[in-house]
Amino acid sequence: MLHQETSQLTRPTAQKVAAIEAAAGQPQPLSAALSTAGMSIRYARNAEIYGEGEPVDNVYKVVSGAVRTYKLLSDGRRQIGEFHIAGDVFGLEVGSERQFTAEAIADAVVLVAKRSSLVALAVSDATLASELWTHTARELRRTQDHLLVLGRKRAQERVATFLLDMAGRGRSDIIVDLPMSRQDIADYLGLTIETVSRTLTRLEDDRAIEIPTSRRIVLRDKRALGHLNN
Amino acid sequence: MLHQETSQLTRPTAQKVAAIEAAAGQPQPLSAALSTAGMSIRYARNAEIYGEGEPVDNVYKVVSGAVRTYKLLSDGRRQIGEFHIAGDVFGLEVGSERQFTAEAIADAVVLVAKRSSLVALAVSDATLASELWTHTARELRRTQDHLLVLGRKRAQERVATFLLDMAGRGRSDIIVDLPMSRQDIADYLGLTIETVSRTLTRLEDDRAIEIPTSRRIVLRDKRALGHLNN
DNA sequence: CGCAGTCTTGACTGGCTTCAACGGAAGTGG
DNA sequence: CCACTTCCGTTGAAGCCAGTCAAGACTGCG
Repeated sequence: MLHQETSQLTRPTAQKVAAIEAAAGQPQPLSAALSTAGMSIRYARNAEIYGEGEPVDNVYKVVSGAVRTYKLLSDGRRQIGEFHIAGDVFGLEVGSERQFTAEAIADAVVLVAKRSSLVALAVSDATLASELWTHTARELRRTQDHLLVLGRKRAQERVATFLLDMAGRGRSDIIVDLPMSRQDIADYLGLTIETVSRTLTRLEDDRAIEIPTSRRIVLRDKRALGHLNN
Repeated sequence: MLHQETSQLTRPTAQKVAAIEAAAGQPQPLSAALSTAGMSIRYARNAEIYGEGEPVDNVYKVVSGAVRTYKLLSDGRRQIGEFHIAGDVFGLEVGSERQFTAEAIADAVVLVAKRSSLVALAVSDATLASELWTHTARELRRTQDHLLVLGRKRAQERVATFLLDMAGRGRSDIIVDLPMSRQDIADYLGLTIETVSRTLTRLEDDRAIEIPTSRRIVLRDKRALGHLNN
């Protein structure tokens, strides 16, 4: 794995902050705290943001670009736990050690705040405290849903679930622009790159999707996909 | 699925409460709150404790017996998310709807408390508040570890991981007494019952474990299992 | 003792992986 | 701006791990 870490620190401008909050729908204590207390850092594609086993210092929010978190087995098999896109908070952990490695998928700008600052703020701000818990709970829910995907779904169902999920997170719910490679998708879905590719082709042949470019998927028949999604 | 729900309500005796706290190692706010505020309920084997989609009212703690939580696909495929044994708190969710169904694996006694009571207590008890968050975070970590198992490990590795995990939770770290059936293990590990059975036989043939009875596994060579665990 | 549920084992199948080759897009340097 | 290189994605062929189907053994309970 290649870690070409070129980072560049800047104070977030008021303009940026406003844009972020607009993107989040409404100003929230956690987002607000990150925007106020945080620095903005830029990571190059494939740069490591933090590594598994490292101490947990910071909490992050994606401003632009995308981030993957993953675990490795000793022989190199990789399981991606989550993809984080613009607006997502990630790296919020309760323990002292990182459970995942986080890397930028594409060039990414993230806001960074010290976890200790957030926790300190939470003492006097009950809303923030509850939001920290809620964020962890939401992450748990997503992970639990993913368990079902990895444990019991077939390749087609996994890909369909993935596409519908991505559609629900992007700006359009029909056109999905994928920031990640086929290999990333494979490692997220517990498949191989070949199976992901073949499955997408198959879904296109079945008129469920269109693939104008490899990184863009148009959901042509969401009902069919939803049926696969169970 | 059979739901023979025979439940019996009783006030927890001081004796019981003390025993539970002793089992937990040390008195903790969450446990204490459950013990104080909670009722004790008995569920028969296979009885449903709560169902997916139901409103979240209660939080539970296993006194004796064991509990499984799971999701179903429309065609009956089942993914077990977690097994809960004596001392475990379960059913603590942040949202309004249950994400899993919970059932007693064997006859089980659980303490029950209203979530609203706990949350109310947490307002004035910062330790409890932090413990609620920590509990969710710990559950998240276990689920993330399980993701790697389901996404990237082979049958042998899955079973080895499972056995080592169970050994770490029981009273003996060598003798594992399984409260659950092979089918439950299969649905937890994303395998079939036949594969679980065959894999256990294989591990016994390889002198890594012994199977004196089908529900008791003796870990004979933890290093070998650990190697499979990666 | 008989029955039902659970577990094991065998034979075969199949879905996904592995191995391999190729085509195309994107980035780089001359 | 084009040739070169590298990365990425697709497709094909073959193999294998786990699933499916089936039968039988074991266990506990009425």
